[in-house]
Amino acid sequence: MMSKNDLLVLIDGNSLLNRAYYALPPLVTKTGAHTGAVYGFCTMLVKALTELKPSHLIVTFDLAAPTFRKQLYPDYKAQRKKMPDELASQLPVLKKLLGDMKFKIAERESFEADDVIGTLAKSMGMKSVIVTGDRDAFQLIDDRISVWLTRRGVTDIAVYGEAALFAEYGLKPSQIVDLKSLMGDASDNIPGVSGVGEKTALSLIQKYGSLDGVYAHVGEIGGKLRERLDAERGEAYLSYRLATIKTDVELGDCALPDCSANFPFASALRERFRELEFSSLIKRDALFTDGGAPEPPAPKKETIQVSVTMLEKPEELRAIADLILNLGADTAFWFGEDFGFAFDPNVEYKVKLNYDLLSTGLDLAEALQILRPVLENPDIVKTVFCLKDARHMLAGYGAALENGFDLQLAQYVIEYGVPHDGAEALLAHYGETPGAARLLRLKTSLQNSLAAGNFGDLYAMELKLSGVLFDMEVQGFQIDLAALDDLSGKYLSEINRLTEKIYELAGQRFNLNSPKQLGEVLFDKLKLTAQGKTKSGYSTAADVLAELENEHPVVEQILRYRIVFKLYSTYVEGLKRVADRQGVVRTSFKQAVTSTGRLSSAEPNLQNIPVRTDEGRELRRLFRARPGNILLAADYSQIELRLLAHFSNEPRLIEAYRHGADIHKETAAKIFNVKLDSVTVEMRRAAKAVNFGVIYGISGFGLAQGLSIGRKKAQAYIDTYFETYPKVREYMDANVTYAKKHGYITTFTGRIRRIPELNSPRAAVRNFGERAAMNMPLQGSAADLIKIAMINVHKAYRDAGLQARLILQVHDELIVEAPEAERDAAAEILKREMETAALFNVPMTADLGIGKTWYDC
DNA sequence: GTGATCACG
DNA sequence: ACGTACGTGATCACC
Repeated sequence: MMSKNDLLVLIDGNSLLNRAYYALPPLVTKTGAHTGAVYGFCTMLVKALTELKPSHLIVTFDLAAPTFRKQLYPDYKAQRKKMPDELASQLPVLKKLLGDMKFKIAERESFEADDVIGTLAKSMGMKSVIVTGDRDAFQLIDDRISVWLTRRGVTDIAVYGEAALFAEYGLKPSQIVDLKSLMGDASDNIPGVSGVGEKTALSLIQKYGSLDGVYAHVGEIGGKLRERLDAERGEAYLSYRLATIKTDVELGDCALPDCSANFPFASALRERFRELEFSSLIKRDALFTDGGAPEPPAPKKETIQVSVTMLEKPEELRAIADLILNLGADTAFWFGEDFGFAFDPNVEYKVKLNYDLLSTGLDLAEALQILRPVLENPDIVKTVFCLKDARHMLAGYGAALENGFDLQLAQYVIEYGVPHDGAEALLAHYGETPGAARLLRLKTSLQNSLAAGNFGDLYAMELKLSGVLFDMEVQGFQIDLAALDDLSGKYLSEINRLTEKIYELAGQRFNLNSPKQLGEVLFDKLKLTAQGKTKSGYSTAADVLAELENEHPVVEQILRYRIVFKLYSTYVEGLKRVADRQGVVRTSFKQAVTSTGRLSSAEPNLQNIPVRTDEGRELRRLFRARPGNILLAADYSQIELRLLAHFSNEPRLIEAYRHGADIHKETAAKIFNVKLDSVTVEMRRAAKAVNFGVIYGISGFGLAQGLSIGRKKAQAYIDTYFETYPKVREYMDANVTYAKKHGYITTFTGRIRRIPELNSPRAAVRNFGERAAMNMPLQGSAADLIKIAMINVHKAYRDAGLQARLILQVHDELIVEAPEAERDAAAEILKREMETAALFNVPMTADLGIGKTWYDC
């Protein structure tokens, strides 16, 4: 009879050993034996044992004999390289060690570890977790079976169940095979259909449900894609067979009683670890049955019992929702692998969702409808990992979320650098297992940290901003799709022309996008003067090539090719991919990514649209106000230099800004020791570079690089600069001293960045830490200032009853879309709120532009 | 997945 | 002596 807590863990031995080998530096014992992969494997094994507490565990391996897939398709895994000797030598060591641990090893001639795992998972009838680094295993997921996928390193894992899989790919587990049959798999040499990658395959399977579905509707597909699908139908169906994991392998010798997870380990295992020099594992007494030296009776952490209740019927869910409403209790919501929630730290509710309409359980839409009174009640705190994402998800089901607590943001203001890409990763950082009850506990602990570090106000600011960013993302930015298509054709024909010309000039055809091949052509074949810079060979960066323009006519063409190709691939084609049918692009603002407090923008990144060259800037004509509207763009003038003036209290800088002087010109006059009206354009340019350099934590080398001048000369500029503005040097030194003493540095809102690099034994790393300590208060305070301005602009527009809306932030610039009639009111508010977001010793001037397109602004 | 390159502030 | 400007994200080639 199986008890409720029985859990089978199935480990893909080859996959994990491989991951461990490449993730870790090559560890070698005193006797010269390589052990890195085995050590990494053990770390992952122990993690699975301690976190999942399985009752049973089986490790599977591939056997060398040819598999049935090889018979089906002789090229299968043909391109895979032989295992390196340092890794191959560790396989028998690992198998012996697993034997000593008394774990069952399952392997079967002519099948791969995947097939053995698939058969075991499906046939044992137990709740199972598959631990692997291979996404193929996703096809095995069902309501009993989940997958632990190792990501980078040996401790970073992601948990996938049906819900998480659906959330990431929009696919059911069985559709993973259909996906692979089209996109193929380079590492296994599964052919797929040529020209079809993940994106195309996903959209096809999402649309037609399966490979059969795609071919049933192949008539609806046009163009090149259709041709390839027709031509390679055989390959697709072959790929389907190759990618399908077997679940009916004959495994006579795998009775459950032989497969117990014998953990903690027998104390005798210490001796084996000692031979392998796994000292950090030996020290972990909890891993061994004897508990090591006299066990301190009180474990550091209380063991938490969380009972999990599955809700399968609408009535059940409704009853709990009512209970929450009556209690008015804080509640944590989990939108990950499962959909669950908790309002008691020891009790977790999971909602069983049906994804294929045939299985039992609730529809997500139905479940959210039942929970709406809770989600939208402003008196009940809802803890989630990322409020903005949760609100986007809920909005798709017509639900809102009021009064949220955002764990990601709380963690971010407390300490940058903790995993921020999901609730699982955050919990794992604190040694916790996934689940909504743990989120509830985490909230309490983060609230304590917020109070302890005085981060409450900063957190409140980020939380408000999260709401502003949500609205900005919903609003989106209109782009002109027709004009985008015109540009696409224009760039493409120039690319083709340049490609032919370059082949002709170089005397051979090669891949122009490959720095490696380009380097070989330029420096080996054409014998141009190499500057042999990068790890992987010659540098072909633009500044290097620019020096060679006189050596060969091909160089000029290549530089031109790079510019056009970048515009074409990243901007024109990139934007086409992410725009919706109406031509609206919605960036995703990342609020917990940067070390300084800045935002970042992704999918698409709208913070790096070209502006520095005339040709690139043309792209901004495509970004336009919707009909009847105009765009307003306001950017802070030299915000970081003004903050430097304020923080350093340097009288000359403060005076200059208060009188509206040209700061670069002033600096030039001082550095070059000339009168103000004798400053040339070239002198001003150099002074501007010095001013920027100061913000970055200047060095003679860096400035020399930026200005293309000698190091001596650059250093002289810097020396004169600091003589002229002595308080700037004092301020920079004070920042470094403060950061060394406290381990962190702050902005004016109390945002901190820890700088552990300052304690590094390596000078290069320490120097980096010093530059970061000098730069962060400036870059970070600028980020804080514009965040406050965004919140205030957003509120001021609503209070004034305007329809004007923020749509974009580019670090020191805000873009607003407003009805034409609101032009003056919206502009006045924008400029005023930016300039008065906080008070400093110098004015924070913002310059305003207005137009139909971003370019016109 | 990582490195090279290049777009932005 | 040693390696350098600060902070990001997208695309491509290649392992």
